[in-house]
Amino acid sequence: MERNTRQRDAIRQVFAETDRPLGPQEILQAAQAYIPALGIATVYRTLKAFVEEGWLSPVELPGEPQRYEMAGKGHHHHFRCHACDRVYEIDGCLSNLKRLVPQGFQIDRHEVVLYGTCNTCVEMA
Amino acid sequence: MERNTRQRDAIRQVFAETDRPLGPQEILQAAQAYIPALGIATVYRTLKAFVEEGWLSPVELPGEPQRYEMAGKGHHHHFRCHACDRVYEIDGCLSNLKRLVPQGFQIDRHEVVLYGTCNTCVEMA
DNA sequence: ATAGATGCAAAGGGTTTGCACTTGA
DNA sequence: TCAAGTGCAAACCCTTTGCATCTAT
Repeated sequence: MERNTRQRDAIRQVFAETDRPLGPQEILQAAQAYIPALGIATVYRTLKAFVEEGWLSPVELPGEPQRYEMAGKGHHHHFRCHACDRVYEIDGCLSNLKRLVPQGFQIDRHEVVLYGTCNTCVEMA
Repeated sequence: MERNTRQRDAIRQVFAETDRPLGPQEILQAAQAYIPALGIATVYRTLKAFVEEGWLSPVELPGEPQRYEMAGKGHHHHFRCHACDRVYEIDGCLSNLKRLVPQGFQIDRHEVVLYGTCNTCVEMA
């Protein structure tokens, strides 16, 4: 990434306004508030560039399109609400992961995804 | 699922021979040893039917096509070796998941995926 | 006989790419 | 100026679906 364009500013702005992982379509819709003619291809290209630049981190949930969040948040996991489809960040982690793996296995990293209903959707039910 | 066809027998046979989660393409290739003309659409339809029937369970790993394993194994998670790409089953689970989520969130289920090097690949390194 | 299952090919949905036009430096 | 960036549309990949044919019961 070398130039500062209105499109990239708009996408940065969307992440600055929203504190949860976003997918390409969500980003497109939010950023079109600033740049109505913004195209989905630009969103994909910009996301890839931001990840390479280290400003965004990919968030991969099983069986779903990739999402992105601002990098540098430290170790955390995610909660997905299956009522509103939003993904929330969950601070904290589980300690005794190592005891799960068999002898001789080495763990580099882990992912934990919690599924359920978020507080907003619980209240509406 | 109501009929027993050669195609379905072949797919069942593939799972009986292999003790790790398999994806549609892996299943197609392995089952074509028995039914060369087997089509990918039949694989997808049969997998879906086996899941509904309760004979298979889907295994979703972040950022990868869905895999399937034989059902009835009890609660467990998965370990993915990034040297050989195999996925292993990990028995046991983590307690205290509930303490991670904020007030008012309800957890229905969770996924844990461990990434690292399996014992076979550790020895080869 | 006949409804369920199959195979092919076409259609979908999400992501990537080619190319001419636009724009930031 | 002029290469990086953009928008559109076509291309891709994986998965699903329509439909004529086949087959297990």
